[in-house]
Amino acid sequence: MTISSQQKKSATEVCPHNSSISCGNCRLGSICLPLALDDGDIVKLDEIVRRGRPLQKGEHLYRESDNFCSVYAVRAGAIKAYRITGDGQEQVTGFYFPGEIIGMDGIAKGKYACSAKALETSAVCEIPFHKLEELSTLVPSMQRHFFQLMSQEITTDQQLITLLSKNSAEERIASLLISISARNARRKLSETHFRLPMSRTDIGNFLGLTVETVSRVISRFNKQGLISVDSKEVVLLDLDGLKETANIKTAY
Amino acid sequence: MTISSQQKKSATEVCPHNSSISCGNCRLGSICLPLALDDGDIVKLDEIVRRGRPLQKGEHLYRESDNFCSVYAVRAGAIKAYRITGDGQEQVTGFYFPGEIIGMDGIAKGKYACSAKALETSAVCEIPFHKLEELSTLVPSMQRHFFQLMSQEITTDQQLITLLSKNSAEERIASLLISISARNARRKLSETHFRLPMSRTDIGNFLGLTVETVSRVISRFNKQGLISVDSKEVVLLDLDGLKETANIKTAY
DNA sequence: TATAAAAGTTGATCTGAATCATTCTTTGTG
DNA sequence: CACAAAGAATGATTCAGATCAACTTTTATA
Repeated sequence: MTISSQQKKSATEVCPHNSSISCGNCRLGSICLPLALDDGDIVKLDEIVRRGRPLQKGEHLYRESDNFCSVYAVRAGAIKAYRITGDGQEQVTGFYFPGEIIGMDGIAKGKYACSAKALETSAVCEIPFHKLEELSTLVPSMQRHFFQLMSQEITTDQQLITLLSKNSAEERIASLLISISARNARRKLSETHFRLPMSRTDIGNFLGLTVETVSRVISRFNKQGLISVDSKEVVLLDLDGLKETANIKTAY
Repeated sequence: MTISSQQKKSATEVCPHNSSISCGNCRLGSICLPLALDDGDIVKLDEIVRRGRPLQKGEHLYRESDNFCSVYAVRAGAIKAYRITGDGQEQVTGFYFPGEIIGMDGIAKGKYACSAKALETSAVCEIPFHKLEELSTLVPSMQRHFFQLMSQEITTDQQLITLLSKNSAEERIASLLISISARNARRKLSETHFRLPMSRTDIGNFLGLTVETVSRVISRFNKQGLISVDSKEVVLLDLDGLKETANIKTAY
């Protein structure tokens, strides 16, 4: 038996309507690329989107310095982006959830600047970039939307810069929890009950903290009644208190 | 006398060929927007670029939450981008030198996410975004180049994230010096002798350090013979040693 | 050119998070 | 199911950089 029952279950969850997936009927349409398009243009988008097989946990979508060909929309699961620093350490640069676009860092140099790895069984829609460029010249709203997506990534990164530069360990971790909560809400999922797809090490790595600090702060939040944690399952018991602890303008 | 002789001098330096500036004859053409265009298309770009009066030191180009209309190419001087955090602190998100584009963070929400302020007498070329969008649908190489510029900003931000997350005060400051040096080289200026247009406070703010730490590290580099500092004038005496101290893959 | 204000330097002390060390828990595999 | 390996929690100690404080230099303005 090479595929466990758990993996089988995940695979079916990942492709719920395998025979008839399209951007037009995707339940993420309202937050993903089709957001900007009218029905006719969604058909054009559908023609260029490729829906590959699911990625197993730990599998790479692409690696740093691979030739850049496509950007990807996460359809299910969670992807982490990371790069290897000069002295061989890993730096997590982002976590990507369904409806979010990954890979735009590759456009500048024609090579991906980060690696992208599945944190759990995931599915992505591949959007070949040269096709997206063509479509963008034909459909101004598509061009506009893609400019906006890239700009959004810039502001998200700048918020992370601020977080790393100015905020304490507690503020950083509270901010991350609020961010995940807000992104769940956007997908019409619970903003208080969710599973963290990434390890404590990944969290620390993303937030510029050690695992030990992450662990300690999460334990403290737990004791203070801000959250309730059971391994990777989290319940945000006091979202307002958490926002106060985060002490930031907006959840990034 | 409201305009000092020094300011007069700066103003003429800033607009050396005031009567006939165009993207076609701009000496920054090889690193700025025209980079992507052939002669015919440069004329089209020229038609949409607006060259305003110079900005005095301390003047704002735009402010956080102003309506987004344009991106700007720095033509002379230096601009800093910053945002105000939830608790009223300033966070410097970038320094922009001639040939670099600022303001792309405003595209996502239709409002600038940062403020932009002149660090010294500066000149910028205003590129109204809706015109740039039109031109991009007509000239695919323009669209491509602008996608690349935004992608470049994303990777630059991610390098800063890594720097803030993983590197010591010495490594951060060495990296900034190397970055400025490399950007000078791109503009055919000295990569070893230059003037820092920003204050020590701005440097610290950008790098997630206090002024005191910046001052101490710069003094230390000076004592070690890596650099020679006289107030804002810097000479990189040992660029290789500095790169070793920076301990990063590439100068960002 | 005088003078106040802003910017920068340097030292002493403190502290939040890193590091080191150990134990406990979860997860995946034969 | 058992057992190894990876992940997570917690305590003790250390340290890089923050904070606080005093002083010097530079810059701007009258």
